[in-house]
Amino acid sequence: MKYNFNEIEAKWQKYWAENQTFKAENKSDKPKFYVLDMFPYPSGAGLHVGHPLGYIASDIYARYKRHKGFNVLHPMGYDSFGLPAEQYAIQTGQHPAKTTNENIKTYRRQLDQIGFSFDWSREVRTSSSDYYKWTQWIFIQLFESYYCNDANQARPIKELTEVFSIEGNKNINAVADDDIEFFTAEEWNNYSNEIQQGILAKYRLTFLSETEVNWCPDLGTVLANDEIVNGVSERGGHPVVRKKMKQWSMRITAYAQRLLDGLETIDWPQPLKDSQINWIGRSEGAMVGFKVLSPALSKGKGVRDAGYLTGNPEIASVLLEKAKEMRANPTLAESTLWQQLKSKKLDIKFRQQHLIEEFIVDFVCLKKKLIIEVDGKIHESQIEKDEQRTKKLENKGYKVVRFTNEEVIEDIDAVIFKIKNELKNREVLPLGKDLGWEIKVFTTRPDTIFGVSFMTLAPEHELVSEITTEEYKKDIEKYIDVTSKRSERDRMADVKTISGQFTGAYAIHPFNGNKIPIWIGDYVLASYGTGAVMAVPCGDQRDYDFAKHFGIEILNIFQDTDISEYACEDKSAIIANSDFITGMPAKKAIKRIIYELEQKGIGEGKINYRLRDAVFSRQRYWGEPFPVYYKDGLPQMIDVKHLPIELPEVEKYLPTEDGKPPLGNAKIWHWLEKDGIGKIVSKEEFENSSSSGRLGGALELNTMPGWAGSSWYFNRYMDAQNAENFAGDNALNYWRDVDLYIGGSEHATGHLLYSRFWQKFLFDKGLVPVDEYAKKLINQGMILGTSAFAYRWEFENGDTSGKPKKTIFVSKDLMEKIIEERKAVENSKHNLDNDTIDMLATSERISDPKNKWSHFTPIHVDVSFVNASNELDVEAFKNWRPEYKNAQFVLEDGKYIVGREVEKMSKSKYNVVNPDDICADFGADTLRLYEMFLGPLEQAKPWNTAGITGVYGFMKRLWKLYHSGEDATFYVSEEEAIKEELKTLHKTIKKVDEDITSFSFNTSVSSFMIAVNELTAQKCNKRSILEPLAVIISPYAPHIAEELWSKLGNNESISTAEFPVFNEEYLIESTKTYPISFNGKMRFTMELSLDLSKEEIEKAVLAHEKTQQHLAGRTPKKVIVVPGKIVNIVG
RNA sequence: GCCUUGGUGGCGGAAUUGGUAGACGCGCUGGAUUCAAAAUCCAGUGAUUGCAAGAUCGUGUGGGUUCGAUUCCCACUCAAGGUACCA
Repeated sequence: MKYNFNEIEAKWQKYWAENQTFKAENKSDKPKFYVLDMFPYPSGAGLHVGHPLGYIASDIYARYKRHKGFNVLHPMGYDSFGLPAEQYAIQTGQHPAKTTNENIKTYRRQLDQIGFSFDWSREVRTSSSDYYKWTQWIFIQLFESYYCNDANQARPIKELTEVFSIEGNKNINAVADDDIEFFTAEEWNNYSNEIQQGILAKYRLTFLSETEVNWCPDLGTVLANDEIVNGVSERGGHPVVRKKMKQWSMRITAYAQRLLDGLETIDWPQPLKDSQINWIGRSEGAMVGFKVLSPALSKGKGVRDAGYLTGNPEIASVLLEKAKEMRANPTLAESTLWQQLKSKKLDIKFRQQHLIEEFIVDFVCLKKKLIIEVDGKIHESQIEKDEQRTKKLENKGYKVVRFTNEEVIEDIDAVIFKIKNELKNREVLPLGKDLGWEIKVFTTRPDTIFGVSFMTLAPEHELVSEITTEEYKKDIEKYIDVTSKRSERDRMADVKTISGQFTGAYAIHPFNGNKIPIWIGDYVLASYGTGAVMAVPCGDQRDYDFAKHFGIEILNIFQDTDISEYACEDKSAIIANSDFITGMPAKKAIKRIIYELEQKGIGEGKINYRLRDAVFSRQRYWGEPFPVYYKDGLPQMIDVKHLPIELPEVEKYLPTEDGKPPLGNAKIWHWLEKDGIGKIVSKEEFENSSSSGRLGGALELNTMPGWAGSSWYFNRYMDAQNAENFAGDNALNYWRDVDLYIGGSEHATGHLLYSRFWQKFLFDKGLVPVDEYAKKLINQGMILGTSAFAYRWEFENGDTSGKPKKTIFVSKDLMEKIIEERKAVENSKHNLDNDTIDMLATSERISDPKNKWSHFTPIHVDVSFVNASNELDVEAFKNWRPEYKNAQFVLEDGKYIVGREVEKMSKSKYNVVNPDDICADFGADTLRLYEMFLGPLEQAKPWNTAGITGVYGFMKRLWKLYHSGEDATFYVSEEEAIKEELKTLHKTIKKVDEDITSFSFNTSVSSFMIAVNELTAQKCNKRSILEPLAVIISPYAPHIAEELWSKLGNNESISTAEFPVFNEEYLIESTKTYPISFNGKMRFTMELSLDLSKEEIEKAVLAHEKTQQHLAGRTPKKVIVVPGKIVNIVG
């Protein structure tokens, strides 16, 4: 009987479907195992051979786990919202739902045909309202939550409003927008709803905000950072510009640290983890404020205004002397009070006789900006002076509290009580808010602060226009104009050019009071950190280059370090010339500087992340609608009981003429709710309804991005039919998480980051049992196409005949030969006569020597016209395109040979291989086996259909093993197996077991081949061998395995069979063929008993005649014997 | 630039803790079968050299450790992927 794969495969696919063989139960005595594939976007093109690679691997694993006694969940679904369906709808007017459904049908047919063991009863589609109902629900949960830093988790927003109404927000430690201002309970309670909502939006985990977004005019939508490649859209390569828009955002930044920490707990590929780490971009350092000298004064006229916190640098030295003196000779009252204040006795640092501007104050707490003055007997004249002084200090944001000597001496407790109270009630506004300008910078090297010799702001920095002096205004404007015209792309491509412009303004160094020129430069990015840097030329190469270019001073603050050529970015260098940190290594200096900054209240240790909040709005039709309507311009969540909010019908899928998203075309898109009954109505109906007790308004016009639905689908599979919950508790607690997740690495910073974020959020809310949803992840490599090329001869200038040009294709080797000959002619040009040189001079080839194809243009040829020996089916090619109809072909040996190149599989490269064809020609089992046989799962590899015959031949030999009866009918013998046969079987069991556990499926395919080759040679037809063989092969080639299994007399599916157990006994050998090597080189082998001792082996080997031959009379210096491995003779 | 992964025959790729480099398959060569082809089966196939037995070289390059290195260490180089004036 012939191996009729078509019949067998159809039969078993039908059987599995009818018997629901792979349906998983949410309850079992067996241990659970969840194998997940990244669900596909059902594109119109269908599957090509690259798509199923990961599915085959996961299917093998899932089937293997079933054999091993696990309750396996192996689901599949569709990520069915997305751009292509919408683009297609725009072009054809077809509803995206329709084309999506058709595409899904194709996908399903193709998937079924490969024989996957999916539990289709759990299928999910992100575009189905049963599913996106819960996507909307999760969105609402995010809206109703904020991130509490103290609890380090998401908490209900209700908690916030409760606290606000009792004590304002001063004690709230939550992740929020940067521009949060403090307010009291009273203020909060008096705010209008609008203001309250505005404030809450700064805390919510999803919030509406005016953000600068990547706007793609050609696609009419906003794109996420990871949807942009090299400054153009990933899809279609359209230009992208920055634009401000009101958008929903997700506060993923709240989870930055946990997303980072979580990576350590999961078994994911290192490169993938690295790109997430990179993307999150944590850097530790400090935030430092630099005060700006006011422009009017920084030109050198007059005195400095708002300056540095402590002393005015110009008179500081004089004052410091005086302060010292005063510290040494305190009055009784002063020393009494100091005893109570010093050493953080009140839990906060006070300084005595401290310089503030031109004053010396008695005591000051810099953090709270509280000054304590102790006065002697007050004279009239003093009062006026003191008042002036107080006023001035208060202008700087200080509060001055005065005590008399008597008060201090007589009742120190009362004084301390009063001070404590002052401290408690004092709220210090962030520095610089009302004190003139301050430039905040983030630096990872605060230890190099004494090396700062200039500052650079991004041209877009908000302070640029404020601080620029008259003198430099024109230059600055010109510079900004020039840089804004350069696209992001230009700026990125051109990193070598140094450009910048001085603003005319200066900042003051927070420690030494030096004047620091402020520049702007486009090497500083507005979007990272604070958009400003403190430039340390000696410690940062970019700053160094900038300083050199503009002749700015370069200070050296490293001990014994030469910085005449390059900056020193080495953290091990010892700090020098840096006041109190001189002599310290970087690590220590950083700590000290941060401490000082915090003491002075001018900076703090800070962890900065590159990760930005994720924009969540898309101006598309084919996506999840938001469960949101607007009332008085404020977004309102629709009560969850009304979900889903289904996509409305529109006439056109394009944006509206006034630039609104496609949903702006919907006629019926207003929310109307009354007495708890809600519906979507037209604008007219809404406006005509009575407004009493009415809720509602215009619905949100944006839709959710592609990653919304894919961020939680793995949880839905656990309980896909649940109508009450996104998944039931029992199911969630039973399946918990994915044990094995297989998918492409291209999702590293998109789906795989967002889904982790949502999972952590759901975990915080107690909705899922684990905060990392996939324990192990494997990236399957891409299968590349092998493109084929025909080489078209290009006519040269000399062709003046005027006749229509002929199309001539030259076979590959001939073409190469021609090129080589021409090269040879050229290279020996000096030996040629004038006529030949003239002829060559007119040829194109010479004018373009770089391009070796300049005579020939490679044309992509459909790979289906080419056979395994790279021979082109000329007739098929001629009929392919009208322009090739009359083409001529220059052949070699009567054949046209094409060139080959490995490229990404793509329609436009005509190198796509369809799995349907493979299944029809060789069968699904062969396809599965071959895809695994190609190479390691995680590696990218080219597809070459030619090799499939080897696997197909193997399948036929496997079939034959079971069909050793007359006329090749099915026959197995019940005889007992002999040792050799058992050995073959058991070493295969062992190998396959190990291979599956380590995901090296390619090597198990070879061990199957070896096993079948050996058993064929042994003429083995024994049941005791062939039955277990069918089981171990069944995860890979399930159809043939089922067929053989049933022929062996089993009534149940082979998937219920137990995986055979490896028995060491059958592999035990009594002898070993020892390689005998001389000086490490193997010369011959010798069969010896494994029972022999080292000495006996050595003796036997030395006695061998070949040994004597090789030694040629010499005595070996040393003989290394590793029993069971090798013998090496040295000498 | 940085991070990651990798470099083995004509090709895809094997090779436990360092222990016979090139498993398995493709391709190629020769043979059997056939009127012929397909299919199938058998033999050979890293390079150089030799009639042969054999010898020499050989895992990107150069060095090192070792009785012995594709495997470990150092330096370099090339390729692929990620990322980027990230302060």
